[in-house]
Amino acid sequence: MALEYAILVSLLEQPGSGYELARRFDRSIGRFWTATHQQIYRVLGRMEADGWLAVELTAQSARPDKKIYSAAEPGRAALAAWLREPVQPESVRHEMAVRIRAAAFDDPAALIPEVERHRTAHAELLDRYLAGEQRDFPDLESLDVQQQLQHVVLRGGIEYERMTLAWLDDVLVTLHRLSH
Amino acid sequence: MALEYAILVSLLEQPGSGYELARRFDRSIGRFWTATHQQIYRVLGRMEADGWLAVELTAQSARPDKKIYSAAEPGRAALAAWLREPVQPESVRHEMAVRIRAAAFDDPAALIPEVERHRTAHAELLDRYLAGEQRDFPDLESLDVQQQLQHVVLRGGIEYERMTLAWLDDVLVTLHRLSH
DNA sequence: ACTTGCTATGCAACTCGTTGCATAGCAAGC
DNA sequence: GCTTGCTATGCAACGAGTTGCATAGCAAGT
Repeated sequence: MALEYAILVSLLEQPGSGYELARRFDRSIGRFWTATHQQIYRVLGRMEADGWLAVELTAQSARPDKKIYSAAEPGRAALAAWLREPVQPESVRHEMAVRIRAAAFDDPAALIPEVERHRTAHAELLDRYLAGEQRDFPDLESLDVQQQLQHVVLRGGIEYERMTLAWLDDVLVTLHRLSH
Repeated sequence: MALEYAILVSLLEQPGSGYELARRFDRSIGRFWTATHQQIYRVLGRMEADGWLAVELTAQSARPDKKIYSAAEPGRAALAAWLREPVQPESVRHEMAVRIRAAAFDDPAALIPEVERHRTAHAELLDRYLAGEQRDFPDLESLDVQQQLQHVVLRGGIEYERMTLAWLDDVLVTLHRLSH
């Protein structure tokens, strides 16, 4: 399971509460790892019990206490050990690919609106990546180690979106051709 | 859940037993949807109970009976209905991206062997895709609807692997630079 | 002779992940 | 005044997916 490690990375980059982590997983981290707030709270509890995290309670007027988590030494050690483990092959789940093959047994044209909506979503994501790159990495000559690694991951996201957009155009051409 | 629909597509393309389906999910279908034989048997049982599948029992000497499944009309109708549902945003899990950002808090050079192994695996997958394309689609001018849709999905897989290889090269250059 | 591997299905136990709901006050818009 | 939305955490129930094991004979390699 890699959610623990995704959380550790996020807390090493910047300590925060469960709620803040959940928002990060909806934004930057969510680009390569998604999780609901439920899962995050549960895993945070387990990691705290295992001594991977340090917690600082912040009392707030008229609100539940805010628990600010940060990575403790055993957590950092666990992360270093994980980095040396072999990467297991990703388990692929490409719903759009299943739908395209499914279209052969229905009307291929019926799929076009969904593919177009999908394309729009990916185009918007690419725009957000490019805007984020401008904002977070304005001067590529003066990046520290952490930023350089963040940037190479972001470049991967950008190339993935470009590739996906080109493929979805290919899919749309194919579907239109089949609808004569 | 899309495993039902991935199974339906596979059975519409070619009826088969649970065991055969499991092997297909390790090969061609596995390129965009993975599942263990356990999950396949369980979901097949549910689909059969729901009347989505037709079953033909084949007695075999000295082996358990082979159950040959094929898609029944209610299954086909369910697939058509699913095709018209909105695609929900994919839940992304890119372990390598988490590892790369994690490397900032450890030794970036320690990650290089794993990235190289990962790169080799993707290069082999690309080779298999290209060989499969030659084998299954030798004459691109004479493909029926089903083959054209299978081919556009395969083209997506090929482009994904090419993009991934280029990105992993970028990652390796970055990691080597950080290890001076 | 012995092990390994393939065909073929399935149970049991577990972990991972999602969905629905609950609390609770504050701020902003209508 | 009323709804909507945000901050902040969490329980309970469910569904998805994995891991380990079991059966059982046949074929092929060592």
